[in-house]
Amino acid sequence: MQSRTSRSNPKNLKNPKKGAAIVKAAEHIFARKGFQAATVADIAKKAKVSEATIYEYFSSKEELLFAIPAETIREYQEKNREILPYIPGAANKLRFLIHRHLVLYENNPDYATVVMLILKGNPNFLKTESYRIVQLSARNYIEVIEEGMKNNEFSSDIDPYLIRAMIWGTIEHEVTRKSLLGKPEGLTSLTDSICNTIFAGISAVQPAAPIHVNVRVTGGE
Amino acid sequence: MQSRTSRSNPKNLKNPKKGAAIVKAAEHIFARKGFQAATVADIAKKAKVSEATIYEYFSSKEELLFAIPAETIREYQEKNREILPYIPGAANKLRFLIHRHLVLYENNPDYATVVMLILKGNPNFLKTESYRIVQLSARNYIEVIEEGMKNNEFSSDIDPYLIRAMIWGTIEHEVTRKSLLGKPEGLTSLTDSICNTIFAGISAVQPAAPIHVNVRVTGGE
Amino acid sequence: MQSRTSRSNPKNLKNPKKGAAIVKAAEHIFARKGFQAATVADIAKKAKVSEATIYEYFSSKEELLFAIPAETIREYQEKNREILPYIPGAANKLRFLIHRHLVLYENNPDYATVVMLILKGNPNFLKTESYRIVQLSARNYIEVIEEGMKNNEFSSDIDPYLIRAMIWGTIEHEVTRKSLLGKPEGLTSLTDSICNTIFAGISAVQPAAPIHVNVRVTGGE
Amino acid sequence: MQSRTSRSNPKNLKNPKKGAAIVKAAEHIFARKGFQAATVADIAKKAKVSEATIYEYFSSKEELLFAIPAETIREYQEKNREILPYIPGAANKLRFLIHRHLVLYENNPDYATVVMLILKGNPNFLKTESYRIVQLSARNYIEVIEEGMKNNEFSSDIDPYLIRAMIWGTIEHEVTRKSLLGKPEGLTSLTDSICNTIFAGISAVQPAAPIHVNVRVTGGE
DNA sequence: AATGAATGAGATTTCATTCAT
DNA sequence: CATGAATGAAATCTCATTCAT
Repeated sequence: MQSRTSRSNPKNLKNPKKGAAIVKAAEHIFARKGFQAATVADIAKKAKVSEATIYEYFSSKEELLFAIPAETIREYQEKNREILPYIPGAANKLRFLIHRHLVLYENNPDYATVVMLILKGNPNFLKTESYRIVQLSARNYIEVIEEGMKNNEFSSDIDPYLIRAMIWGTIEHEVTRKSLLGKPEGLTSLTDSICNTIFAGISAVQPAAPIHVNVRVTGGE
Repeated sequence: MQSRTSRSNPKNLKNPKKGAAIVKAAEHIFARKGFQAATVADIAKKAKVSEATIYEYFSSKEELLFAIPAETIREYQEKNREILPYIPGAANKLRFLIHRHLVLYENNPDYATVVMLILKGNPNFLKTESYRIVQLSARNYIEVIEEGMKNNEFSSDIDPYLIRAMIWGTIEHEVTRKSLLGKPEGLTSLTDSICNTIFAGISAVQPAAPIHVNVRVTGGE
Repeated sequence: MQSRTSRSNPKNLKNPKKGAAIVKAAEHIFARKGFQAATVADIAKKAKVSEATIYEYFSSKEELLFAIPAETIREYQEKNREILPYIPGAANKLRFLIHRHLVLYENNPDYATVVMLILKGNPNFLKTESYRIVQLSARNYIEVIEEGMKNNEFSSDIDPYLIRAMIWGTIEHEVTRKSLLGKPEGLTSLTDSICNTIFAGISAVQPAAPIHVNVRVTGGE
Repeated sequence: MQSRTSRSNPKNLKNPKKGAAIVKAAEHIFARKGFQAATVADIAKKAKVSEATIYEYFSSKEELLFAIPAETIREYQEKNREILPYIPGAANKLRFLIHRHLVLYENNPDYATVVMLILKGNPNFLKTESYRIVQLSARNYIEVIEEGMKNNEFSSDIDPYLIRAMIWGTIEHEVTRKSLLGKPEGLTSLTDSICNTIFAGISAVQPAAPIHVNVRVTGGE
């Protein structure tokens, strides 16, 4: 409704440090209790501020939820865009993206839990600025895959969108499993397996065994 | 000594028809509003029963949520176990499982939405009988993949669990996208693309067309 | 927002007795504490129901406030319309209306306080069904005054709306004073004074003594 | 030992201009939103000061409310006392008071709204210095009416307090109507009608029709 | 003198759930 | 078996107010 000057723009964080602390506390609490079960009081206590202060910084509990990925995802995407050009070859680039993706979640387990168990199921997240960055990040994948198709690293009759869906689906599946069940222990170690499978498929006709040489030399005397 | 059997065991549905109607109504409402925003009153109205009646059949709102997949998943799994033996070859079996998986969600969009957006994020779902059946269904995949490894349809150095994770991840990713964004239009049509990629990988050097060099040097007699 | 069947129509009082008890309690509390300072908890306690029950009957605190005059004003107006035809003469009718008006407030001091100190200042009250009845009641006055103008009981160059405003203003002024200051002790006893003044004015040249005959008999010489 | 004079005595306005601006802003906001719905933040924004500054000038929101009539009512009353002696006749004086009363509200519609819809219903207002001046102003009326009774302009059997109540009630009724409904358009134009009715009543037997018969009988011869 | 920032203190309102009929 | 009615139990969010700078 009508809001005070000081309260009208939650982005105008008076004290960014405090804002970040609140977000961190929220991440922690949400990851453990889920969105509904977590109370603003819980978060306030964890962040060592009053509940009212939280509402000075975020206009609602849901906005606070959506603030969790904002910074993380931005940094992640920026760094990706920065490094990507220096990596030669589409396959290498793809491997890089997958690795970064897994590192992101492995290094931030609370973040991973919040994203996988809470944010992914919230349709309102789609209206979020953070989601827009997720889309940019998805775009990276498409560009890399298309690059690979152009330069003949990848087959030209694949669908980049499906490939990306498979990679993301795999990653999210594993991260979700880890959030819920604690397995697998390490996420980044999946990079190679995922890449290998995506690159080579699972069929037994190994690309490595193509050379059938039957030499029968029947000699002279 | 509980006064009423029905109170103690909500599964002893007095009137299974009505129980099913409630579950169906819940599926509909949960899919549209989400778990929290949906009220028991909403569901009661949709099911044309009183709120109190819902509690005769289900002991809590969450139990009602967990009842949604129960019947569906059981039928699904039973039918899978029934048909699977008649399908020759691991690749064919795998294709069958993926297709069935996608059909399940394509034919039940509300169910799909509830599972993808609500159940997947609820850790309590893991304690559920329905989840146990999900695990059985997952077991199918493993068995089929291992069968393929044994009979040399699939490479012997793959990790069946990772392969399954990739397949499920892909499917869930697409189903979730469809629940949230309405895209892709059809799910079952993904079967072939997924299978092809999983089987053959994406590398340009097709495993099917490697270098077949057949040199037969036949000497003179 | 979306409401349960049982909660959708607050007029469908499940238990009219209880509804009335809540209204009575609200009248009592509002009269003593004012609208804001009164809490729904106060009212619930006084009415011996839970706060939630109040919200089963009335959708908001303000709706509860507006429910206070509803029954009272309706009865009042109905009885007026019923009796009015039996009273001969516009002046008598007017006196009757004024008396009834004062009796209403005198017999219901809490009601009077709520109306004078709370409802009168609430613009939303104007949108209320009760207010519509207030308007009907106001209409009575106009009709009676116009009747008096027609049959020459009242001067034909008065403005019925102003007269009504004067009468209501006077009554409300006195009732408000009584609510705030406890004075005057009795309200109904004002009937005659008000009527007399309205009828005859305050000028010293009494209308009742119009014939001034000055006979001066001056004798001869 | 209070640290700051200004804290202890909010009347010691550091900057009277700013104090007045705050009061004006408050009048504006309160008139539009009502007391509760208006926030100190709203007022601060309108007055272009910070919320904290408002508390430098007024110790509470309610004190700020009560400050609204203070200056206005004082000026009003002083001017009345000043002019009154120069007006000949009680009826003329009364007409003057009524006219001034109406002018006050007509020229200050926000003020009128605040007084009629907010202050009148607030029992705490009675403890206010402003209210004391209102009482003085009321005293004027009594004095004038009693003067009229003494010098036979007014009937000697009227009750001055009732007459004043009628006049004030009428005025307040009309001003309230204007605040709420926007009607009547002009207030001051009511002066004559009110005076006429109060002076002459509404009965058809006009006091203006007395029969002055001067009979002079002159004796014979 | 002025204010940005922080918060204490509640109040309304919502529902899941219970129970008597 | 079904349900109308009642409520316990919170949780979010709002603001007036304070205080350190």
